[in-house]
Amino acid sequence: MSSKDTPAIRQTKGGVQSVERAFGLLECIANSSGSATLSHIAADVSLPLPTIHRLLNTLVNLGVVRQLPDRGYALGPGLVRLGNLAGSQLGQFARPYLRDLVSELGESANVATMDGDMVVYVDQVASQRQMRMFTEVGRRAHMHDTGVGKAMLAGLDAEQVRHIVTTAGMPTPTEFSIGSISALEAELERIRERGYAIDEQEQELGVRCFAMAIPDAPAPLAISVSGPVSRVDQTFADRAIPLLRSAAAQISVDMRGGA
Amino acid sequence: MSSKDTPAIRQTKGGVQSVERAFGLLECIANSSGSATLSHIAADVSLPLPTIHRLLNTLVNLGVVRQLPDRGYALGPGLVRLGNLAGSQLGQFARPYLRDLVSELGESANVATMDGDMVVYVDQVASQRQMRMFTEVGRRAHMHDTGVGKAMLAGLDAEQVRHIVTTAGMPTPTEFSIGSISALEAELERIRERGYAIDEQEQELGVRCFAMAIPDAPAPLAISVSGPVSRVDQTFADRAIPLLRSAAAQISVDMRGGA
DNA sequence: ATTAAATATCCGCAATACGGAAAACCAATA
DNA sequence: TATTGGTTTTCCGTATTGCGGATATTTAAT
Repeated sequence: MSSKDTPAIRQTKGGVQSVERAFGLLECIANSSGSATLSHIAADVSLPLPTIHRLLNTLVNLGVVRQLPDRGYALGPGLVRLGNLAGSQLGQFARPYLRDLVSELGESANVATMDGDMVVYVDQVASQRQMRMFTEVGRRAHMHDTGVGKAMLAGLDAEQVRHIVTTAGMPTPTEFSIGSISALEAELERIRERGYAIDEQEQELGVRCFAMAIPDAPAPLAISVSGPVSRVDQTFADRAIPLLRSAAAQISVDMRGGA
Repeated sequence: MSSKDTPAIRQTKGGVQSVERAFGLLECIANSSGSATLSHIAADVSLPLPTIHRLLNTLVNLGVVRQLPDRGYALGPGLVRLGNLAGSQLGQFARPYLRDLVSELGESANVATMDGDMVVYVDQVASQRQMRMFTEVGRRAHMHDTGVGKAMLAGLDAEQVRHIVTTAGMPTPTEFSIGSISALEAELERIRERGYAIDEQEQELGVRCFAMAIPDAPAPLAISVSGPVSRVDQTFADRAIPLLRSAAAQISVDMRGGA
C-alpha cells in the first residue's frame, strides 16, 4: 500500500537490468491492490517516468500486464497462464499423493516450496469438512512458524538457517510461535530426530499441522496435513505420520524418475 | 513440445528487447513440460547461448525460474505468486457488470475462476434484499455442484472433466446434486446446447442459480446470479439470461481489448 | 584416460535502452 | 469556455547496458 512496501528493485551483479526492473514493476503492481497508476508506480519504484512507461508498454504487449480504460495498469492474463503452469509443474508430482492423504485422513494437505527466505504454498487439496484450513495456493508465509517451513529448514545447515531467519525476521503471530534463533535451532534438532515437523498453533491458534520434507528434492519441498487441534491430535498423528512418510518417499522417487 | 511450438520471440517496435526475450524464454520453458535444458531452449529460441544463459541467470535470481540439480531450468515459485495475484485481479474486470446485473435483477452476482480442481469465488456484488446469497470471496467449492463450476466444465473436454471430478470427488450436499460422472456429462451437454448453466438447488436447498462462462477468457472464468427459488423462477430467467449473455460478452471483450 | 558435448565466463564493441526535456493529454477549476 | 495543474506520452542524443564471438570449464559418454 505505502511506499515502504516495495523494497526498491534488487540489482544483482551480472543480472540484466531491464529484466530485473520489469519484474520489479510486476511486484509493485501486485502489491498495490487492483490497479496502479503510472505515477503511483513511479513513487514506489524510484525510476524516471519514461523508463517505467517504456517497460510497462513492453509488458502490456507481452500480455502480462493489462492497461485498463482508466489508464491504470493491472496484472494480466499472461501471468495467470504462466503461474498456473508453474504451480502445476511444481506440484504435479505431489498432487495424487495429497489426494490420498486427504481421503485417508480427512484433513487438508499442502505442498510448499521455498522462495528466497519464505515459504510458498504450491498446491493444496482441501478436505471436505465444514471447518477446514484454507491455505491459498501462491501464498507466502514465514519459515519458522509453519510446519512445512520448519521441515525444510531442518534440511539446511545452521548457517543458512540463521541467514534466512535474520533476513526474513521472526514474527510471533501466536503465543506458541518460536521467537528466538536458539529456540528454533533446538526445535530443528528435534525435527531431525523424529523425522517430521509439528506446527503447534504457531501460526494460528487452534491449528495443528504435521509436515515432512521431500528428501532429495530438486527444489526444497515439503508436504503437510493440517486441521483444528480438536481433530488433529495424537491418535491422528499415529495414523498420519506413516502416511506422510511413505508419500514423501514416493514423491521423491517420482520426481527423479519421471523426468 | 517440439521445436515448432515456440514461434521465436516477438520483437515489437518500441519494446525493450531483453524483457521480450526473457518472457520468450519463460514461454519456452512453460511449453517444454517440466524442465528444459539450456541447449534445448537455444534450439527453440534462436539466440546465442551466452545471451540465453545471462537472461536465465537473471530470472533465476528473481525467483521466477529455478535451476534443477541436473542443470535444467523450470518455472519457479515466484511465478506462482504473481499468477495467483493476477488471477484474483482478473475478477475486477467483471465488477462493473456484476453491479449492473444486481441493480437490474435484484439478486446477488458472482465471478468465479478455477483453481486446480475447485471453484474459487473471485468477486461478488450482493443484492440489497434481506434474504440473499452470501458467497464469500475466496471461498472454494466443488465444480460439479455449482452453476459457475458446471459452466466452466462445459468448456473443457471430457477427459479433463473426468480428471477433475475424480481428483476433487463428487459429494452430494443435497438430494438434487449430481452424483455420477455420466449424469454430469449429460448435464454438461445440455449446458453446451442452451449456452448457460443452472444450479437447481444442487449446492444448497432453496437456492437456484444461473451461470455462464466468459468466452475466450485467459483463465477459466464464469459469472452467475443466484437467489431463492421463490424469486429466481422462469420469468426471472427470461430476463436474466440475455443480460448474463451480454455481460459475459462484454467482459470477454474488455479483458482482451483494453490495449 | 580420452573425447565430445554440454554449460559457464570473459571482454571489447556498438546497439540498446536510458532518461532529460518538452509536447500532448486529461481533469479539475474559474 | 478558457485556464491551470497534474498527468501520461513521445522525441532523441548519449553512454550505459547488454550483446555475442571466442574461450575456458564442467559434465557426460566411451
